Amino acid sequence: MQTTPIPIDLERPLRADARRNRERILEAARQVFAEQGSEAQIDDVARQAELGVGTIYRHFPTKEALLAELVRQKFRLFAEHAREALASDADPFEAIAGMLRRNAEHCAKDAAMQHALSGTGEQVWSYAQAEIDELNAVVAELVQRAHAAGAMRADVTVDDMPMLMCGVASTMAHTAPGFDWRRHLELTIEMLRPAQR
Amino acid sequence: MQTTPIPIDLERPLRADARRNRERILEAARQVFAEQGSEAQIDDVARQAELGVGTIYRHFPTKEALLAELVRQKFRLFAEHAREALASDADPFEAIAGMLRRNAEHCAKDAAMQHALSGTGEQVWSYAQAEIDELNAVVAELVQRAHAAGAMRADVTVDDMPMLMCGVASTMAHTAPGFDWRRHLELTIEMLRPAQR
Amino acid sequence: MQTTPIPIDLERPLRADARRNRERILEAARQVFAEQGSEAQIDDVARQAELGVGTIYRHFPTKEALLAELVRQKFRLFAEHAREALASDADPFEAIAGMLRRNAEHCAKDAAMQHALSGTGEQVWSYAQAEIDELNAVVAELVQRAHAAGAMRADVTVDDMPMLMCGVASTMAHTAPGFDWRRHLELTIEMLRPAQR
Amino acid sequence: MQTTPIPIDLERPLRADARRNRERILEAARQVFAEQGSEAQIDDVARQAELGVGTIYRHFPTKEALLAELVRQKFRLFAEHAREALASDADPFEAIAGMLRRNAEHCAKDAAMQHALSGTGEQVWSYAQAEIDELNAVVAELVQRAHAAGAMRADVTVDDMPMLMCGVASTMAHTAPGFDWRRHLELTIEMLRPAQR
DNA sequence: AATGAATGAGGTTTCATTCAT
DNA sequence: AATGAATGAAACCTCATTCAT
Repeated sequence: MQTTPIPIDLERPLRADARRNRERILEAARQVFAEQGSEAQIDDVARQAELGVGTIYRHFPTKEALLAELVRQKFRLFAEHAREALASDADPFEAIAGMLRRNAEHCAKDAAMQHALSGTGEQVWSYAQAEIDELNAVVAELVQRAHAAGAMRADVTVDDMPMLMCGVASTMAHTAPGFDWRRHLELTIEMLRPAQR
Repeated sequence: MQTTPIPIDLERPLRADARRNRERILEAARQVFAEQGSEAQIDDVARQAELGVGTIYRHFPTKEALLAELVRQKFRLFAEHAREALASDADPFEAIAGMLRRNAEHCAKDAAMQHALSGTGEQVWSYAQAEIDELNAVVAELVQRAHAAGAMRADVTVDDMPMLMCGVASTMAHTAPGFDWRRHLELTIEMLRPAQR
Repeated sequence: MQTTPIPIDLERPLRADARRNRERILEAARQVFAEQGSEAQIDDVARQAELGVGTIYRHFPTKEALLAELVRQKFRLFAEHAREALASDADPFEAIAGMLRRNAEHCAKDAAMQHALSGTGEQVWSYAQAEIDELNAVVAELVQRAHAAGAMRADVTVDDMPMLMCGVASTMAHTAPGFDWRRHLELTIEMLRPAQR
Repeated sequence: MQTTPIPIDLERPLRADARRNRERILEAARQVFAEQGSEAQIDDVARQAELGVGTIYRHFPTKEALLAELVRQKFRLFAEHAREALASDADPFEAIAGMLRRNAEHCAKDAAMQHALSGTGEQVWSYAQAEIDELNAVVAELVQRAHAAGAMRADVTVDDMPMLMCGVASTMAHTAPGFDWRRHLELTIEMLRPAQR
């Protein structure tokens, strides 16, 4: 069942062309923000989408809101992956690790969206609250299952996961020497393993 | 022994009043950036320092350079802490953990400087390269000592440290629910422990 | 037949209001620069045009570019005058003299545009290269005709004309006592007459 | 007999070191303005002179005044040349032509001082009024002599000379193709020849 | 007298957002 | 509904001039 998205726009059905434009905008935004970081200009997004700025503002009241929608979609996808992990019959720990890897891989493609995430994106998060809750709910089950199987460090909770993953994302945003997000992720996963007797 | 700072300004001795103003500027910058993030305006820094904008530009050719100096000082301090850790006779692992805690604590006071770090601060880093190298050199010794004592995960290297700590710093920059940098730090320290037999 | 303007702006058709504003900007710029010299501020131009600064920057990427367009228009007009002189059936020398007087008269109305011309306007000229070439082409015909008729000093060439006229323009820009551009112009015209046998 | 310079500074005798500094400043100003045009900064002049800005302001109340003094010196030199022309026993017309060539040659070395002259230098002129008067007085004699000998166009007056020469100077300031101040000067000298019967 | 640090009004330009077409 | 021109509040930075040392 679809959660009610909270802010931007009552999910009333859009006319076909409007829906198409909305997609174009989001796709363009993904590209442009990925290339130029979250400081890219709305005009650039418009140009990429081959639409007028006005059209963007019809769909998203604010640049912030556009960014937020991108984040929301990301979380929706993450929740999807989490659900698949829950459905799979893999080892409980590996289910989690696999999901984290898939999600991180997705983030990495969108590196500059990470700029938005792993930094100033303050309020952007609250826009996506519903999706985050949804994601957390599923992850909670995954964690619980792993704990029950003794397959995960006992003192780690669901709430730690977003924080840890944002840390990994922040590594993606850096180009400093020695920064390698895959390594950061693997170290993180190792840490999640149960402390041996 | 003082490290030779590399870039911005040949460390020619400044007139007494100039030196005092330089300090005021840095202090004001710390405050203002901490409050408003790295997007605060130079004018605000000037107002806070009770100096004209021109004075700031005399000391730092660019907003970027001002930020960079702040970062540089931070790294200098970190190196100091690392040296103290090396000098202490604590358990090799605890020496490292303690140093990380001290450094993190310092970062946290300067949260918005983290905005600079845990994000777009691209080139700011290169300004501080000398200090970073200095820091790394000391940390390398700490790590080596811990490895020798079998007190640290064998495959962790010095190069991992900045990456991991930036992750922690990114948590400081977030206000999302469940984000707690101290917890993030402790989990990160766990990552460094030797893999149990 | 209209010459193809080269630089600033692909002559794509502008929306009616945009075209109107473009005109307002140019008109305002003419006035303001005439009053205050080429150091007048863009803000003043905007105020005079009753438009926002941003609008000016949409039409002209730079103050320099705005100045340049003014110059370009001037040269276009000069070429027009030259063409009319060529078409007229006046005495070949008088055709030239008349054209010079018309052009000078026009410059004089725009005295501070002369500041731009008779001075630092370095690169502004290159923006208007196409128009200048056009002008020179027509003047070349006028000069050739006059030479053929023995009505003009033999060693004067087309290339001398801009230089001489800029000299006259520089007189317009001065307010020193004894400076009278009309007199400067007439002396110049006299000099162009054929050296008598 | 030395004319009393009017404005800047009562020509009270300066202490030896002060006089030396004054010279250094003027020399530095000549160089710097020649290189960078009259928009060079006072700080650059100071650096070139190896003096503090404050010292410059002790000698010249204003950037404008510094420029003005340079102009004044130039006119003093021109008057010198004019006096030499008067003293020479050359043909009356050639005496004038020769003087103009010498003066122009001097201007050309100081091209960017021409920016000051052949343009916005408005009030700079009045600072040098005394020297200009001095120059004009001598040139008046030269002209009178040439007129008496029928060697110069009858309707040309002393007052025309600065105007015409400024025109030539404006050519020096331009880099446009076809602009050649020596040619401009020769054509200008032609303007002065008596109208042929 | 000399110094050079400080000043701060003002200059150009950018860009999120509004609004006439 | 779509367009893109217009807006104008900032933002950053410069530089002639003043003034404490």
